[in-house]
Amino acid sequence: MKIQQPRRSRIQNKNRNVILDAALQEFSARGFSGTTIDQIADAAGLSKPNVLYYFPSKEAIYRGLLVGLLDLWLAPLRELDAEGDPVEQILGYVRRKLLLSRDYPNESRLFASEVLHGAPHMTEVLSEDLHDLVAEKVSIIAGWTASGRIAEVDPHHLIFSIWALTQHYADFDVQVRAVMGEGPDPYAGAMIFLEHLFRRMLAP
Amino acid sequence: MKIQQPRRSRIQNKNRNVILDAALQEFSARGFSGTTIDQIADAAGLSKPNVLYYFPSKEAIYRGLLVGLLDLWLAPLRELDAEGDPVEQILGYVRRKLLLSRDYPNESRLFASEVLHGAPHMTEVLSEDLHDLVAEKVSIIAGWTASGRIAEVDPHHLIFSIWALTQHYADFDVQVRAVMGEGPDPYAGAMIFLEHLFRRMLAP
DNA sequence: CCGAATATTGACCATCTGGTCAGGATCAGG
DNA sequence: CCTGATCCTGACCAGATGGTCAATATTCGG
Repeated sequence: MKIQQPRRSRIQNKNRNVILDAALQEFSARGFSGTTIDQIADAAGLSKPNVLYYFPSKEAIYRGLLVGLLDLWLAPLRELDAEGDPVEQILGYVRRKLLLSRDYPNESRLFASEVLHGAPHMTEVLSEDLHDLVAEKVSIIAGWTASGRIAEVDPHHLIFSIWALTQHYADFDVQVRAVMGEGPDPYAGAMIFLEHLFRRMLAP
Repeated sequence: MKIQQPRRSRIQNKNRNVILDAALQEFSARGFSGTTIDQIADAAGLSKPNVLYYFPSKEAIYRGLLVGLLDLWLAPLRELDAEGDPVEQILGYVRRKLLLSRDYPNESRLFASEVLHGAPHMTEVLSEDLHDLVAEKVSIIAGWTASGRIAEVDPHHLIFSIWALTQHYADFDVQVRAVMGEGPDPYAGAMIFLEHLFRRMLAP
């Protein structure tokens, strides 16, 4: 059964995307409640009623953003391959996730803000899609620890550590910059640090 | 030179604290913009005008919270002692920070939310107090790596990793619970995991 | 126990904000 | 080039929200 997809004209597609881009910028900077439809409209170069012509409500824009970005967000974990070399697979995941934080910091902050406030718009997604995906990858990692190919670590906490360590640089960007002062891009140093960390931690 | 401290009656002290407690609960759950003075007043068991009798504005409550909690938040890092055993000192810091996340999750989320949205109310605190404190501890750790007492890791990223790994469990609590399902307290497993991680990473 | 200082409140106000609507502009197909 | 569908807008509305104020209640020192 196919879900009814509304036909969209060229102009509709363009403007919907313009709005979503603007909304991402505003929501990620100020949060859901801190953002007004007027701000989104301004950032998108449209009038407020026009924005509401494309989306029925502010909440609809927000939800549209979240679901539209979910695949992007989960893709790096999906690629984790049971057949590959364990350490390289995990390091590859770390690398992909760190690059995602570097290249999509607004998306990172959007999800962070949502989860931080209890994920009121994604509870089902978290406990279904994310839960299942993680469960699948956890069993792969558990296989690796059981066979002694990597050190004995709790797979759940291993995954949490990858999320925490990589997203930190995007989510708490201002803090990182305030502490390190004006200097080179933190991501280069971060990658070196994380490679050292995970190689050491995972060595059998 | 002493800053003029207003004399506070017993009742003032009590109600100011009641308000700050209620505000912490509300702000940490819904963010600054998502929280109304009425919600704070209700949670505090006071009327809205009465809340505004003790604090001149919603923003004043928020700032009062942040500055009041700053010491609590930085205390674990302050205790890091150049004279102690390096690995034990760092592990001690990790432990204290993890317990702080477990016992003060609302405080953690309050700071996380503030930093996430660009720290509009704490920029100077970040780039002065926090920057200086971290700089001091970074030089201690740099001494340890230079003398070969711990592995060569970038001290800044080491501190970031401690922040990220410990605060993750408080800040993204719903996600952690959604992924792990109903089970035992995640903090026990987290402490075991983090001890393994940091011992391995830091071994000379 | 009294009067002054301190607390508390209901009523109120100005502004902001999400959302609506009727009508006008623009576009696409015939 | 005509017509219907799509797109866009100014004006508007209702409710929420931060904050004020005059008046009342309570507390506290003497």
